[in-house]
Amino acid sequence: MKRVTMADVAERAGVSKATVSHVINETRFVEDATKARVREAIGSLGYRPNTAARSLTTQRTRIIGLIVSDVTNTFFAELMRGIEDVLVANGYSLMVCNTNEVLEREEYYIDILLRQGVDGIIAAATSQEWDVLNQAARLNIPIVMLDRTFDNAESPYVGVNNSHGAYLGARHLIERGYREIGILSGFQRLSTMRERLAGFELALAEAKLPLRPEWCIDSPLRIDDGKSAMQRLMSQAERPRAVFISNNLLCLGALVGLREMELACPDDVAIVGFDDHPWAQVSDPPLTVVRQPTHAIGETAARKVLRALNESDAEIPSALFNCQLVIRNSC
Amino acid sequence: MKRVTMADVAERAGVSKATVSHVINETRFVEDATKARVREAIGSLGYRPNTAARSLTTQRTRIIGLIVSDVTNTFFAELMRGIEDVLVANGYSLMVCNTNEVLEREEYYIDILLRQGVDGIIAAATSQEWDVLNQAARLNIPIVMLDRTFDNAESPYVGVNNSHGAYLGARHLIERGYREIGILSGFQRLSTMRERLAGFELALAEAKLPLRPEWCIDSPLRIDDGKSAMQRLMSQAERPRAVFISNNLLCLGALVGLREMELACPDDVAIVGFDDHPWAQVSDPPLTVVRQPTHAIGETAARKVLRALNESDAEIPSALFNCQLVIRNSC
DNA sequence: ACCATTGGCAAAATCGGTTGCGCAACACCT
DNA sequence: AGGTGTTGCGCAACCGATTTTGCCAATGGT
Repeated sequence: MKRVTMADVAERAGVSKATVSHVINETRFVEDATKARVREAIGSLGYRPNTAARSLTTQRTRIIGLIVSDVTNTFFAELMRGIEDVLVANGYSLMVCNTNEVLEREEYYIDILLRQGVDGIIAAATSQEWDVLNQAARLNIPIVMLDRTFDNAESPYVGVNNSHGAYLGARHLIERGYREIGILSGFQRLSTMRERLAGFELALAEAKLPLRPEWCIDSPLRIDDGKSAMQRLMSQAERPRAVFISNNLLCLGALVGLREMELACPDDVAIVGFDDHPWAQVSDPPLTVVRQPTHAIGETAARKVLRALNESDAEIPSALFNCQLVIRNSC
Repeated sequence: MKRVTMADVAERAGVSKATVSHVINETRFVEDATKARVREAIGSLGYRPNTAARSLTTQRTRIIGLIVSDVTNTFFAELMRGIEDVLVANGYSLMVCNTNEVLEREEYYIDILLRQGVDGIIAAATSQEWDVLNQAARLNIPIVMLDRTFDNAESPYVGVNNSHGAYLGARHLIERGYREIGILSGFQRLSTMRERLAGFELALAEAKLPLRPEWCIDSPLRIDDGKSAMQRLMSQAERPRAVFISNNLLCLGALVGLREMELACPDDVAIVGFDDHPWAQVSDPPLTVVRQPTHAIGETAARKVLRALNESDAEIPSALFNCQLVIRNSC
């Protein structure tokens, strides 16, 4: 079955390709009668414009690239949904790239996206240098940093006030009377994790509580890492009575680890996690967490790229959302 | 910053565009010296081929479309990762579409994908008529059905042996001594759900246990639906002592519902769910579930589209994986 | 020494759209 | 009647790659 092209439509409608194009895009006036003939031809031939050909001349693909570490993490999946919802409503499509927090993979994907000619990029970047994304910036492709950013980033950023979120979580533990508090602080390469650690430290400092270095455990962000980090923390001679956990996968892993050590939560250790999760309400125990408005964050990020696309000279500001403490029974 | 085109590279290397193209694609012999000059030019100019232009002539985009209901559901996210992993390894990209099980959205997306000129489509379709996907089939675009299929589908299907999986789950309940068993059977529009119900019924029939119609509850597949379905089930005068739940979101919802009614699992009702989930091991209680090999399913589906692409006349067979019963403490 | 191959590359057509330029037909005005 | 606008649309160049065709020079066979 041969593809139907614009020439076929033009011929059937007895007009030129130009007119067909103008009817489709409403880019200049066409008589109603002509318009109707063109539309009829389009319909009966089942014509579908070829996006590749179109973007060759327009230099725009109406595709936005999204870079995240792993959509298997519900947090990113929800961000993605937020983004997708506004993009689709505006006639854009999404190309998703999972980097697994591996730098090479991120660079590889950025290259792919640029070849693909995406109009914009939304990135929860794993790299902490501007170099990688810079390639895109040089090509005048708008970039929005999602969830994380870094010092010399030159693009708007959409995320939450991480330090305040962590502060809320830590203060909650303190208010509940815990004094010996540790933290699974995650991957300090990421701004997000650094900010959360900072907020946590602030809360402790305000309460004049010491942060013992051996109770502050860095690790990658997979479930297994959370498990081993928690077990390392809890197998010390003196162990904390409460732990703040900077990431949802770590938190899940920590729960698994505790279970394996036959330690009870919150009786042996209390927990406050970062990021809510549908399952957190039915876990054992139901988790007290700091929640981010994921869907809204995604929506906002998408709106910002679109805005950068439509008003090319506009200065796009960053957006910081607030976190919310969701109190359940883990402390 | 102007885009670097092939002509720029050709000029700098002192050759024709044709030669540049042939160096890049290795489509004909080029002298080593010439090749080197071209490569140097590509490198120093930072040339990146324009995918749109390329696919205009080749008629291939190296993009595969993926249609699922919602990546926020970890099950689909994992399928997606499996697919992405093999596609990326083969130089393909993925365009993801979330339909929310809404027919119009599915049709809309298929149209988008076809305009985009995707080379193939992997679909966990919500529609149960071949019509929609048929448009793609007519254009000779290979389709692989994922997770679900329907009677007159003309494309290969990759999924699990659902009825056997459900059979395993139900038989496990029976072996544990439960006699009054109900089922949250989900969305009977989907083949997957019908098959699971069938497997469940088979197990009951074998054990000569009756399936009471009022203990078999259909519903959509969101968390809230699971909650209300479970509550409807458990607020009957005579209620089952065990429930098989055909879907992970329903299962989560059911847990929430029980908690709200202050019913204990497994003491008041036992549960076996379908689909495993990282959180299922730390839920209260840890869930006994029928697990699907999600990542492998995704990988297989991707391989099948690629195969259909490369050997255009090959008959691609369907693939059925087996489920595995994961025993924890919910029954 | 001559013709036939072959090797290496350039020229130009092509893919399917978009868009600047300009033409023809008609209305309006003096 | 002739000039001036206006209206509706066609022509053809162009986007950036791929690919067919064909040219020229070098090589090989007799």
